[in-house]
Amino acid sequence: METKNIILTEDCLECLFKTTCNQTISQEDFDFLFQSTTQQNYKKGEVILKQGLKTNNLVYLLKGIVKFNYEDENKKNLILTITKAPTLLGLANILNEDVSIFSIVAIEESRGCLIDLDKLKMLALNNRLFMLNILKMSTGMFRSSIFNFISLAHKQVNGRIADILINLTKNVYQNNSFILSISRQEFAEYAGCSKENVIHTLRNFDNDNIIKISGKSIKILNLDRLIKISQVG
Amino acid sequence: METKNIILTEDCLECLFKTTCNQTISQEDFDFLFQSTTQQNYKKGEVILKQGLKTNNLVYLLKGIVKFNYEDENKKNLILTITKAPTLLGLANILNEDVSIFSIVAIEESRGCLIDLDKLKMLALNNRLFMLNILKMSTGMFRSSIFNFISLAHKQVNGRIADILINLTKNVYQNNSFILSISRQEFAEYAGCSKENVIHTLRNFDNDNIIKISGKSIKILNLDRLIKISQVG
DNA sequence: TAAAAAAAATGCACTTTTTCACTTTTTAAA
DNA sequence: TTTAAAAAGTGAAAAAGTGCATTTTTTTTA
Repeated sequence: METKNIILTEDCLECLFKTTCNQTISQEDFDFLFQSTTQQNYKKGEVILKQGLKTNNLVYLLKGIVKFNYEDENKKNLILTITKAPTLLGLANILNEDVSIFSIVAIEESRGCLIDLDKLKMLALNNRLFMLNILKMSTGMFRSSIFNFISLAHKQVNGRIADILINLTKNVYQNNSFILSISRQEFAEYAGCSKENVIHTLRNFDNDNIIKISGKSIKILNLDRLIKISQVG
Repeated sequence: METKNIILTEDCLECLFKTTCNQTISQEDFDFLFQSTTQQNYKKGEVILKQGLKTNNLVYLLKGIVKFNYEDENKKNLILTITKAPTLLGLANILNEDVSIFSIVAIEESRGCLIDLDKLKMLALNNRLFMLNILKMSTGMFRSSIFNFISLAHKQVNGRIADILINLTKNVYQNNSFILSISRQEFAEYAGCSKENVIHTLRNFDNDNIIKISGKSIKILNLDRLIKISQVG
């Protein structure tokens, strides 16, 4: 049986190094960062980063699917986005020293690599290209979140739900058929509407042969029409 | 009469240098950046950065108020946010080489300082603290935009309009009384609802003595109730 | 400064969405 | 494996929001 360390190294060479920091970080710098990282498994529902708490690390998600969850003054949950591995979580907190403004919660069995924020910052200060890379990821994340924002803020429920289905198919599950990792209630928290509205709208899409639903299992039958619904709003 | 250059220098020492890059950029570096900047006046309605075009500069807004405007596939305009000087515009484009995803348009007589993006990048690469500062601004902007996003995506029109009024009072005009720089139609594009709904809601707030409206002139009479309306959504 | 154009306001019919009370189905636990 | 609890689903009434026609007011410009 291999030791834990060897598994870690392989994973990291495969993921963080190759995909995220590629070519901007030397092996020794990477090893420096790597020494302080620990891997962590998360069960469905487990909190990875908690809203309101100061965090000392980024989490490089190796495996799994997570939701960004904001809990408002009235304890109402709102899902900001759903995203899958591999991805770097906690970028928004990287320099603003105050607390995290939302929680990140696993909605599928996940595994993440905790990266010490202080060491990462130290490294970034000494490695311009690496820092540039992080800056790029940060602004890139901002840019992509704007479209999500536009959908939710300026479309009706049909269009919002269509957008969510498109995002799940194209980016999260990357498959026309998938088993939904969230409840109808959570879907409603994502779409910004009531759960009944989600149920009715999904049912309508099913009746119109745009999707086929059976419990948590969803199959996209007609992506083009979904895109059209998204466009008319 | 003073020369234009002297005026420029004074402005910049006052604004960009002191407020944004403070302590992270040397006088000579600043002068290097400054040599390539030009100042520009914008009339109400003039476009500062255009959606869909590649931009070669950031704009440091010295004076005025601007809207971030997104035009969708159906030519419908959506206002993402409204912000006032002094502020740095175009951060979202700083590293992602592709085109700007929204326009920035003056809604009041404004003045901006065009900063060459290549020179700024060169400078950032040679000055870690300066780059850190820009990274900080970028993530800070992202963080603050999330609350706007939450309001629009997950509240009803009452709450959204309350949020917009609160933002205008606290951050944009920084006064309980102000002359609105946007039309009811634009207000609707910001709130994500119909212009009739804006008119009715503002009228209701007026009837309830929460605000006093008279054309474009708005006075906030009861900020606490507005905050309460924002909270219940 | 008068005429034309644009913006604001109004009321109403219509559509969308929420809320609620309830039933059915699925999941978890004793 | 039965029971309890949670989630999903239903339909209808109430509330919220839109779109349109029309009038009034404000702004622009000739």
